[in-house]
Amino acid sequence: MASFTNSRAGDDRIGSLAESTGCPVETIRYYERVGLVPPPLRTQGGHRVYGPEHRDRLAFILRGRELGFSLDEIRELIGLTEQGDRACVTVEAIARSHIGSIRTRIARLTRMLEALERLARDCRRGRSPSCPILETLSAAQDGVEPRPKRPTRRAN
Amino acid sequence: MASFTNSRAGDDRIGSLAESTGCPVETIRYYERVGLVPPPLRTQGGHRVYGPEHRDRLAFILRGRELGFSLDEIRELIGLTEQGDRACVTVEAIARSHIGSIRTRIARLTRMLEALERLARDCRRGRSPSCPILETLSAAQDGVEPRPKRPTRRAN
DNA sequence: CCTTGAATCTGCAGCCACTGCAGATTTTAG
DNA sequence: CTAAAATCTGCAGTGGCTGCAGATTCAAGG
Repeated sequence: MASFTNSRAGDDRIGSLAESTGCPVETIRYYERVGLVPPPLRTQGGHRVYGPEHRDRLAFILRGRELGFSLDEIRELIGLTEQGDRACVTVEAIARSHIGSIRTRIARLTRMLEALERLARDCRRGRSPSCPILETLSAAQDGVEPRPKRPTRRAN
Repeated sequence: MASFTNSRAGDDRIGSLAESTGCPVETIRYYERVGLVPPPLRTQGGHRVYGPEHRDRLAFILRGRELGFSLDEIRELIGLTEQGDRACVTVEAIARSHIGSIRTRIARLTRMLEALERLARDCRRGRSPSCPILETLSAAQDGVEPRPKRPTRRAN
């Protein structure tokens, strides 16, 4: 039940903000530390008191995370919201580049998945004399093709 | 050209091992530090000298990583190879659980991708008065459903 | 033999996005 | 007023590397 307190209505302690947004308390504090959520007011004892603006900001961050944006990308998006809305082009650029990286990750995972499923199927059939998975991992094939000077790094 | 040295043939310094396997030098040392690659012999000056057994072990690890196994899983798989091959069932269990987690990750990424593509499409069409991506992120929907006591954590 | 430059050594800090803990303090319910 | 719950700060740890500084060693050329 909403009881009356001496704070304004809609103000939250960190616990209730956490509960209602689904974001852990520690993470909220972390977002404040890294400058994504502005520092809220405090009680005399030092407890944080959040207003609607904080709640909105946190929600923004969480939705961004759900879409897979990094905290840096989210920071950038926040910046754009704050400086007028003609930045749609920039936003789209960020989104498109993010889409690209998601596609890459999916492709990579799909390759892994296919390889593993093949191996697991062979396991099940018992076609191999010993374990085909270990065989594959131990197989003395030629090494991977040598790495280029600038090592190609890929996100897993 | 293979020139003769006073080391046994097939022995490698860390640099040539790195080049031929495609695994960065620092990563090889890291694998040694965490106990995945056994400590090699050393020259009098302290430089590492690798034999074929190290090369094989490293290759095993790299193939495992290509299949997306964690270093802990790889450690476990190494343990299994070392204690006879009747462990195929265990191997399959590890692989299957890994397959599950890959499927989950793909599903999650696919959801993100679809949502983002929809938004980016709207951007392009210019259907919205302001930027639909920022709109979505800022939208004052109801909060996420409250988190359960034991917070559901998901790998991104 | 000596010099030079490349390779390697150790140790430690940083990356991302949190997560968890200890120990102190504040708030709230009864 | 007390006891329990919530919150505070600060710091360390996660995984899997990656990068740097500064010292040392190695291999080739003169």
